[in-house]
Amino acid sequence: MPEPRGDGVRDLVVRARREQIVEAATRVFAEKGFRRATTREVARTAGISEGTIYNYFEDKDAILMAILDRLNETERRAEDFEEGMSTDFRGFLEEYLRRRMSSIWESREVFRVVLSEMLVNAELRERYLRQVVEPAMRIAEENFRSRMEQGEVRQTDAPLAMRSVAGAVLGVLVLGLLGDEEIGSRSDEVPDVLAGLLIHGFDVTEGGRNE
Amino acid sequence: MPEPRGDGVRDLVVRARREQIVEAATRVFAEKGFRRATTREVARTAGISEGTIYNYFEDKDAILMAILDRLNETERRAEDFEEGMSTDFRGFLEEYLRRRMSSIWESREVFRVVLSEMLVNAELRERYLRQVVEPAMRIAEENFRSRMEQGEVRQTDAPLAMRSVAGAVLGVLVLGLLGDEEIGSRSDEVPDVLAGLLIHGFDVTEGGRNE
Amino acid sequence: MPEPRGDGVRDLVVRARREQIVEAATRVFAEKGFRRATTREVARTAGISEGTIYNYFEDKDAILMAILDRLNETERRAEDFEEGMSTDFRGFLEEYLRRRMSSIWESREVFRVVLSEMLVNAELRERYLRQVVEPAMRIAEENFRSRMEQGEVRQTDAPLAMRSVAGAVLGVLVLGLLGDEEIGSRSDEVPDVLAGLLIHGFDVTEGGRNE
Amino acid sequence: MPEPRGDGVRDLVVRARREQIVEAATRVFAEKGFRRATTREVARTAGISEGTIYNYFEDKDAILMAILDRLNETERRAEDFEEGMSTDFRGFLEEYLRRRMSSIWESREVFRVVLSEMLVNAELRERYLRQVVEPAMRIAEENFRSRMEQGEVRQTDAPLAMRSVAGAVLGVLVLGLLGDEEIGSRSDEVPDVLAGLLIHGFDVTEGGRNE
DNA sequence: CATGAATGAGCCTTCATTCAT
DNA sequence: AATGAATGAAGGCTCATTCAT
Repeated sequence: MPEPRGDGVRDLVVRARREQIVEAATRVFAEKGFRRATTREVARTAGISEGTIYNYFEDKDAILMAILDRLNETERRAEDFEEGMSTDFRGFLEEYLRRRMSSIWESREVFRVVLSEMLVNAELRERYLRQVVEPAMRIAEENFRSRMEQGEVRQTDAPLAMRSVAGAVLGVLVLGLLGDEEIGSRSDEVPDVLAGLLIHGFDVTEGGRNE
Repeated sequence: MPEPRGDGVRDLVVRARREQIVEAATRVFAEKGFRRATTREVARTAGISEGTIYNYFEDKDAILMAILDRLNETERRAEDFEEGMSTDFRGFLEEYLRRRMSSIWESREVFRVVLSEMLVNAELRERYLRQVVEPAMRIAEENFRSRMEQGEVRQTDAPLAMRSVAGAVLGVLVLGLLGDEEIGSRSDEVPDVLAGLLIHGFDVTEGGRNE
Repeated sequence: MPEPRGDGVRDLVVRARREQIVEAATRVFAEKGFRRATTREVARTAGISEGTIYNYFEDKDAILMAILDRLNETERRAEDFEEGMSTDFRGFLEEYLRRRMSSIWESREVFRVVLSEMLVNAELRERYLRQVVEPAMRIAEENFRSRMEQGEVRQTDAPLAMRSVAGAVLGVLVLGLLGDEEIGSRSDEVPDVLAGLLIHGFDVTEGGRNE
Repeated sequence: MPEPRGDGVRDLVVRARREQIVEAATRVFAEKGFRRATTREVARTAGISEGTIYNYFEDKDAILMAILDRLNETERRAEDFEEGMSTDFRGFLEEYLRRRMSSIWESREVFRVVLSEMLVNAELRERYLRQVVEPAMRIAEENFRSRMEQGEVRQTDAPLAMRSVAGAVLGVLVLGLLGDEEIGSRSDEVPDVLAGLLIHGFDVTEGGRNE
């Protein structure tokens, strides 16, 4: 449904330019951190001039927001997958951990910057919380509660259990970002070990014999 | 023959001043982030002049390091507890999670600053990794391996399992720092839920019947 | 095919700006001394903003180096003259002193700044020594030695004699810079008096009769 | 004639303290240059506290003035010697150059700082000019004029000739301060070469045969 | 008088942002 | 719409000077 007047084309160009800037900013921020990175270097990396950035973004912070939004899209898309997934909890969890962790790990350097900034920037934090964390938690809780009712999983405090899982994912990744070599070098094994732990726990029980 | 102004007194004064500055810096850094925060505001918050800061710290980075060291002390003190602990794994884990999480949660604002900066500052990261993470991991692995040998816990990949636990602790706290209200308002319940999860897992097994 | 804004034009603009800054810096440094002078005042004197300075110079030191280089150019240009000069020693010396002294005296304020800082800044000193003093001395010695061999001048210690001449030139100029009014008001007569002295000395001899 | 009340003693103590500070400042300034040197280091070198300096000197500049005055005293005392000296001009000049140059060369590091600062500090410059240069020039001119009248030296422009001699002395020393190795390593030979040059000049004349 | 911790003005430098071209 | 030179508000840090002890 192409609009009359070249607005459609313009929009496309604008979106492309924004993408180009966000792309460059992502690289630069990842390497230097948000505060240490300069708009000059973002411009140089994007192959444009400094002034041009300000034709597409209000200010430097807005670029970071755009990066966050882009990250959010990725994450939301990932979640879409999960919904239509195997009804077997164990398979579901394994798949979820694998997808989610590898997805974040791949863009870990962006994640590093965004997380770092989020921790000390209330606006960014709020945005992430409302756009990503809370919706994801709601869906997860709902999903989990129905499984509890069906006796598929043990009875627990659903909200905190969900936080525990999300936290475990997040935390292991953060450990990796902090330089833990074990995680860094064996990142593809991590989801399965974590899944095993979350399914069976540490306890010596008969539940473990099938593993 | 006590000195007219014993070095002891001076030392005390110096330590008090440093503490005062670290205290103020923690507050300011937590609110604005390390790089956004200004020495001027740290000084104002501490109720001293900007120049005075530099009588007690080499530079702004050194204040951050002092904050990190303070955190390390807290963490090391927490670790002392672990050593002489119950030989029962479940009790041990519960106790460990409770102590560790509440300890960090209490100084969560310091933790927020340090983590934020660590993610993006290689030197700080290295320091934390070598001084805190790695020693803790080594002790934990050793402890855990001996329990595995004694059949007290399930056989798993010890290094990654330890990272999973540490990650879960870390990640839940980070979620809290990001503003998750569930964790924020029920922080004292979190360790037990997490412990339960790590002991028994989600699975419906006979292992769960004793719970 | 001339470029839309040829690099040539840009280069010209850049050179003009640098010149403008060096010009202003010379004035300010001469009045206050290098370290007492502020970049703020240099900027104000140049009629630009402080930040602009740093678009053209690495730092404050680089401005001083540019001033030194400018002086060197002046001096090197002066040396060019010497080469194709009269073979008669007396004429040569007179011409040399006249040119050299008036050349330095004209840019005496630059010289004031550079000398002042050089006395106290080893790096600058080294640079000047290697780039200006030593090459000049070598040429002068060589020239002088061949004249000695040809019996054109008295036998003396060539290296120290050259230093004496160079020193005399330098010293008289420094006296002028220190405010000596005689030198200040009769600067054009100085070279000839000095030349006469260096040719004939103070002694009452027959050598003086041809004067 | 000791005064009643301990004022005499006090004066002595005060003078000693001032001397102690000037001594230390001389060392520190010589090493770092006036602006680069800090009062803290002067105090430490003098073995006193920073505050004490301000009981004896108005400010940092005043210390430099005191150094200059001390240098002037030395120079004036040296000049006293000259007056009652051999009436033979050649001997007089040789003696003068030797004394004057070695005297300055010995305290060359102070001289370096004072000269450096004088070049860009009008007050200091004025002081030196009035207290040292001008009186010395007047005496020298007078002395020289009478010798000219007696036919002992060639007729020349007395004021500029005196400036030439003073300049030669000053300039050779400055060349040495700038790092010229020839002067640095043969500083004791310099006065005689310079004297020879000033007496006989470069010309090949019979005047040179007696040398 | 001596001390030295505290001060705060002011320095050099950076960098996000603007705007004339 | 693109440019990039110019801007100027801060920022971290230094250091001469003061003053309570």
